[in-house]
Amino acid sequence: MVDLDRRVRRTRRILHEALIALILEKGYERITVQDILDRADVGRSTFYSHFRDKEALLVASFDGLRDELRREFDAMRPDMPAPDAEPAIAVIFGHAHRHRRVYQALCGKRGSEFVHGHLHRLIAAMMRDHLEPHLTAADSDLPVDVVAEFCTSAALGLLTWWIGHDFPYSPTRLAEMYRKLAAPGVRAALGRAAE
Amino acid sequence: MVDLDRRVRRTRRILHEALIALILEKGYERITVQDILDRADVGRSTFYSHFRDKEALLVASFDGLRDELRREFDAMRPDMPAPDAEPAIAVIFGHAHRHRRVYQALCGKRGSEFVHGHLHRLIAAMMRDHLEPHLTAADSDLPVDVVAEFCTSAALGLLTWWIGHDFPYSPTRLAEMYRKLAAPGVRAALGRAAE
DNA sequence: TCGATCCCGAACATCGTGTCTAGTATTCTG
DNA sequence: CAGAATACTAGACACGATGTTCGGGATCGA
Repeated sequence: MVDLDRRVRRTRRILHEALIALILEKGYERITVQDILDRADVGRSTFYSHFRDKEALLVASFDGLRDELRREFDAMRPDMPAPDAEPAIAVIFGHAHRHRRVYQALCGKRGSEFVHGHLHRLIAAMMRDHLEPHLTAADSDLPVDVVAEFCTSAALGLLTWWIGHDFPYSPTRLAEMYRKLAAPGVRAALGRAAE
Repeated sequence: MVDLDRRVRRTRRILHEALIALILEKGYERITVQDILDRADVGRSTFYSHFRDKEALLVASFDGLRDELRREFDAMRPDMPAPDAEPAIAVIFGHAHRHRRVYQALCGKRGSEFVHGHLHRLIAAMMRDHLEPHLTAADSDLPVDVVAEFCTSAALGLLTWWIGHDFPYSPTRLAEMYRKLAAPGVRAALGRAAE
């Protein structure tokens, strides 16, 4: 599976591109396998020899992005002092901006609930790990899960809004707005006065 | 349409109940019309004489809840002084708690993206209308849309998390947590120091 | 009891899915 | 270059779900 034939890689790439294009045109739900086949000019049996179904293709498309995002997280992980996880969120916004087209397809309004869910879980887990030590240290009365869910939903909400409105601000500006809105609440949850 | 036959009302009610039960069991997407028919013990043609398709039934189920929620909003609208819209969010949480089962089906993990979207739009519009005067008065550097989206996503995120975890806190406690997390940021956006 | 309205069951055409088979093109290897 | 291995193609197929239609039976109001 590692040393794939060049043809295989080409076919898969063509299928991914067809999927992205079609999602942008008519939304994931309304796409049929036949649509993908026609667009990619690939035979039916070829498709099913690569992917179990439409969703498997989506997952594969998403996996690439997700792994790249994870690597960017890990590269930054060691030094994230702020209690609000703004740097991490900034990474996501930057990543989304660099892959505008794909994000627009996968995470936009026409994307699938599946991708939203996975991205949500990914960020939420990261957020929880990050917040946990801070909150226990400060002996907060707010449960970690609630704070993490709050920050995650807010960040992802901004992200999808941003995507849906065609990226009206720069990634750093959006991250700054996120920080302005989220940080005071998180600090308050830590029991400290706002700086 | 207003003066419906008793039988008609009964049939529709049975269909709604079957839908809710089935969503809780296997999730909206995986339900087939035949499933609903079997569960409700209703004929195929009867179903299609009432609803265009599966989604129309879902919409009808959601509409009732939505109207009720809107009325509760309007009843409270006149006096909402706080810049954060915490009272309105508390109304939602209370409403969800009173209709646990239905919310669990429609807004939970097994619900449909459709309902999420509509609820999101509903809250976002409310939030925007509420925030607009405050933000322009304070001459904030944050756009209304961004702040509204932030608050809406955070509130809905907490809501679905809460539903998905079987309502671990009281509605008022959850609303209080929301306020603690959201209010400082909104106040900061208004340029005032946190109190 | 009559007529209107609603509901039922069954049949039907249509569409999308996923499988399979036989055959063609490309690449790798000796 | 010959032959094997590996991708891909085209088409047919069974299956399941959708939404429509129709004749007949049940239930209600007058």
